[in-house]
Amino acid sequence: MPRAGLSHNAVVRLACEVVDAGGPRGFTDLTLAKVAAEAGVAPPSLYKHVGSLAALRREVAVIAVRELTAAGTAATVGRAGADALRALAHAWRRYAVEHPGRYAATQIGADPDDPADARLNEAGAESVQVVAAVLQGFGLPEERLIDAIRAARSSVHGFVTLELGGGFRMRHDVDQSFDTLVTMLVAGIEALARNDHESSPPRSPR
Amino acid sequence: MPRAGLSHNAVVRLACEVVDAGGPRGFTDLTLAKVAAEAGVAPPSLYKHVGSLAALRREVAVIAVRELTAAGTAATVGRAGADALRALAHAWRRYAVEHPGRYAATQIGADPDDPADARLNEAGAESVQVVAAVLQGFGLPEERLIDAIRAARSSVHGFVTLELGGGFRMRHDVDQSFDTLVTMLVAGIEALARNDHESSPPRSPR
DNA sequence: CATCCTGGCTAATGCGCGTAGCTTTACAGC
DNA sequence: GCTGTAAAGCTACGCGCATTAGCCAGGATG
Repeated sequence: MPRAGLSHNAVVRLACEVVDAGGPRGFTDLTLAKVAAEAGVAPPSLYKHVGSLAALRREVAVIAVRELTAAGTAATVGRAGADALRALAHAWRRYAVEHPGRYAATQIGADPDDPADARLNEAGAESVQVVAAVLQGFGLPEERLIDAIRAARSSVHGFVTLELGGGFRMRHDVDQSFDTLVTMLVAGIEALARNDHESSPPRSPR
Repeated sequence: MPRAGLSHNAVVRLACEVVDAGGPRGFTDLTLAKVAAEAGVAPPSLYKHVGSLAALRREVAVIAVRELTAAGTAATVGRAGADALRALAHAWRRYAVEHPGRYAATQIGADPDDPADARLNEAGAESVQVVAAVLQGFGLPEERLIDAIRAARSSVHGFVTLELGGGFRMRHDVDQSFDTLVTMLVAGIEALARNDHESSPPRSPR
């Protein structure tokens, strides 16, 4: 009986491959049976390396979120302001398009209070931190920063989700649509920074 | 042996209730067993009224998409331009927040070529048509209209998806963030209508 | 009254997760 | 080199769910 020589990390790596191979549905369709088949091992054997399917999913999610964060930071080093935001948005989408399954993994909802989700929560916070850092450069008032972060995440995430889900049916260049979205986003955040500097204390909405 | 008096529509209605009862995960967690329990019937009996779980899901999705469309049209009657877009966005989000499970159902990807998805495809097209109709009022150039539609859908869909998925952790008013997003969206589309006769937006680097 | 369709049922299959408990491998220590 | 032990595999099993097959009641229709 030859040993497969598995390990915790090896199993997680295989799971990532299975997820990648499954396209946008890859994460939802992730199954211990598939990972076991990939590893050339019987399904129960995986429990020697991983607590459960849910735990494995979490691991994959953590990896995916970290990769997404890394892609974002890599794309924004040495850039600032609109330039950085544009690069971040494109890097984000690029990752999602190249790894649809893993991107889907990042959509998993983590319970802020569940210790099992601690690493995932932390990874998520770091990911948002990248967006926050880029938006810092726009000189937004403190309380608008969060609105801006949410707007940026929403726009890009929504676009990518719809794109991957086949939501864009029209015969029209998707890249161009994304460019337009990013342009709108940048303009919107710049406007937010302008409009809100002046009427900051009294809060008079023009 | 008393009869339950089921019918195709009755089963679908029950499925909708199950989905509603399950919160944001309601659609994913939809199961024939639950519907059968709700109907007071053994699971296999459902097959007399419904082809499969997948088919039932599709039915629920069609209903959800149509309801979303109806909410959008109802909110925009008698309005135009920015006013209409704002109302549409808020109606969209309201539906999602009030029916998280059904909204999740609308995210299902329909195969444009699969005849089984025909009604779902049609419903989706009608839904997009509402957005298109509202954006017509902005006087955008023809080829920018699709970009604008995609941007609007992306922003709002992304926001509610993150909101429902617990993606907004900061202690900051979510309603206000959404207002800000909508304001940015409206401004962005107005800007698109104004300065977009001159040139296309710059292509993204890389 | 006989018939037949309809809508329920039970039984059984297949698949996936997860548990229990056995076996063998690889390595540490002697 | 020998042996003991923990780790890493296995098979067998139980559970829940979808789905198929085939049985049965019961009410409408002739």
